[in-house]
Amino acid sequence: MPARRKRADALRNEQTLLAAAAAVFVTSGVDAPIREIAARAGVGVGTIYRHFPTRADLVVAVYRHQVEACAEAGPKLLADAESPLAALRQWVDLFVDFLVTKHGLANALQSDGSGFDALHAYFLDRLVPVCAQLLDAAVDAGEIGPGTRAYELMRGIGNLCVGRDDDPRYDPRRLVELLIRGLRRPRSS
Amino acid sequence: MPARRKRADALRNEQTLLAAAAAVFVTSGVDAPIREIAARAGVGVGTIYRHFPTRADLVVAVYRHQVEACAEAGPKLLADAESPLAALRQWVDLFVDFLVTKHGLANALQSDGSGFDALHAYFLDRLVPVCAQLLDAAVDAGEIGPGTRAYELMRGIGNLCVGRDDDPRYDPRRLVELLIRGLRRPRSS
DNA sequence: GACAAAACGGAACACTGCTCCGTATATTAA
DNA sequence: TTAATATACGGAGCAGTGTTCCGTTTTGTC
Repeated sequence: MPARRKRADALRNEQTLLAAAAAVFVTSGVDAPIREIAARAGVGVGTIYRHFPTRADLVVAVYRHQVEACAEAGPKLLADAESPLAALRQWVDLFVDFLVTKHGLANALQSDGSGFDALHAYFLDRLVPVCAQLLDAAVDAGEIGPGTRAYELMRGIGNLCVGRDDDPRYDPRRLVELLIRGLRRPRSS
Repeated sequence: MPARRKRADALRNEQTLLAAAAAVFVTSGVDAPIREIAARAGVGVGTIYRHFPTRADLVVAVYRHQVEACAEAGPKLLADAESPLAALRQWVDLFVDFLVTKHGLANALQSDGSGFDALHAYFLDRLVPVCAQLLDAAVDAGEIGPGTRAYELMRGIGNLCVGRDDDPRYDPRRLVELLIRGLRRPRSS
């Protein structure tokens, strides 16, 4: 049982860091140098690593509430929408929104590199079950064919959102829409 | 008018470098350290930079002939296959083959910052017209709906192939297949 | 063989991520 | 209040990148 509670300056710094990281992420993307975030927060790099051992931990902390909102929207949409497929569409739209507005996040999500495993794991643990529920409902309703798994679909969507976001020739949403259409059960035999 | 022709050792080194780079790319991906390629070729890093000022130049040179093969296969498939859509499928399959076997190349295809612009441009110049031809033929044959552009489709496919290739839960081909299915013209109005 | 142009090699610089430990501070007990 | 101790902090320092620069070596020509 921990008798001592967390020190006040540690708590303060954690908040400062989250704010600084959020600010830097919108400016320079989630790949911004750690030193830049440290400077912005007015702390040493050691402090960042103590609070958030990996970069992914920091990213997760910054975006946790938004991921949570996305996860909670799933069942809600399923209850409210016209059909399971409609709910799935709307949910995917939310997910894409989230990915493209945080620039670089989609890249980080697919990165197989050294330190993003935690981010990967967190997203998946939290969102894959939600996506699976929507998918299953649509299958049960006969709107889409079986065989596609939530993990794969989500990673596919994430991948489609990767890349520079200022290219008018490439709109991730159009391709995601194509992917969803490809999910539909064939009309004729 | 350049009186002198290129020196013999320079030509020799260029070939050595291309071979070394090709070998290293399949081992460590296109992001392999320059020093590793230099060591493999038995030259200094300066020599690499002299022959290929940017990493993209090197990558382009190494994969040029494979891209060429893919480009040439387009019209051939269109002539031989049962239908334009079938040809498109087969061509996309070839394209995916190319992307996944050279792991990391898909990353290069979408990479924004580092300097893959040359590779990007080459890919696009060479392959987009081929893809467009197949796409148009399938539209004309009434097999798929209009509105999808070759550039966007190719980038989408490239993005879907991004990521670690040893994960049984994620098979790029399944998702690409979904994407192609999404292209199809709806059967019933 | 002598000479200049071309090419080479790799040390050196700049910029990353990340660790480590001496110093400073907050909390608690006396 | 003061002393003791756990906790947290800062940033120098290490390791691994890409890239440049220039003294040295090789090549081609006369």
